[in-house]
Amino acid sequence: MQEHSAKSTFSVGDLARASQCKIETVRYYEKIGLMPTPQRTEGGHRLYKQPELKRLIFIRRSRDLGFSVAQVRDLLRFVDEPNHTCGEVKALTLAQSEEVQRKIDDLQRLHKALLEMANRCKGESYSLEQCPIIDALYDEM
Amino acid sequence: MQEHSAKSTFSVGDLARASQCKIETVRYYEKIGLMPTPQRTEGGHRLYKQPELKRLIFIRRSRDLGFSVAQVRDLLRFVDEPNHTCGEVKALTLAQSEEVQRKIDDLQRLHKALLEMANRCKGESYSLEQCPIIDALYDEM
DNA sequence: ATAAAACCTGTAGTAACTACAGGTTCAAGT
DNA sequence: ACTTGAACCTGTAGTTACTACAGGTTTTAT
Repeated sequence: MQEHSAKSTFSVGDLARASQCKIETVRYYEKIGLMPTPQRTEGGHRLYKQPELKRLIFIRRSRDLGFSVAQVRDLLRFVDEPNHTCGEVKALTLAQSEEVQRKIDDLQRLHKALLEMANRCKGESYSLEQCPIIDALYDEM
Repeated sequence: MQEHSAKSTFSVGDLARASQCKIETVRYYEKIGLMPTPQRTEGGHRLYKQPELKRLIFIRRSRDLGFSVAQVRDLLRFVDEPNHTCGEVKALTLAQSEEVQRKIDDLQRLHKALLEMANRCKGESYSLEQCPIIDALYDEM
């Protein structure tokens, strides 16, 4: 065990812990080419350094922000290749935020519909023959 | 071709058109037991009547409202079995609406984060070395 | 030295469809 | 009646983004 100094190499488990994802997911990212093929120990265990750790955290954060794996791949291309502008990244981010706004709008309509349906239900005791939710979904066509 | 009278039997294609889903999806719903195994023509084509059409539309509407297939199965149990109360259906609907609200909240936070990141980007001309979005995701750890 | 934790590969499973290949049947027009 | 093209059939495989094993090896701590 290394003392109080920051570690300079990391196992796949370290990466998983630091990025809040499963070990299998790290390997999966390697398989689909988001993560590089790492060094190995003599026994064959994966061995990472700081840059790979940062890369994995970047991937996870982007995924959490709703970017698809394909979009993360695009973002990583910006990171990996030179000659990209900040404007390109901004465009991707804005497009993403518009899509999120569309999802929000859809869900708000849905939420309204669900509440309206629920409010038409008067109580526990009604039998299903008079259930307005079932009627709304099933009969009004 | 039947005249102006409403049709009394429907092909799988008719059902797909009426419910806005693909033919394959209808067959898929049959396979997983949401739709009943229908009658067949002599040649083996699926032949449906009004109740199956209504059932399929019910399924699609429920799915569009964000119910999972498992939840739709629950709802259909209410339809298929007697002795359920309207209150049970209402509870399922309210639970669903709460989940939708949680999704909305998450997406709104996400949307805010994306816009804030995009706004920090000053323009097209900056090189990636100063891109605040990449920095935010990649470097601040 | 040993035991347990962590790791390895490879495959299969998840949700909810969708797409295809390679064939058969139906309906409309002539 | 015949032909042709649309619609249908079955069955399998692909999609997205992981997750969960099984069955074995390596590392680490005591």
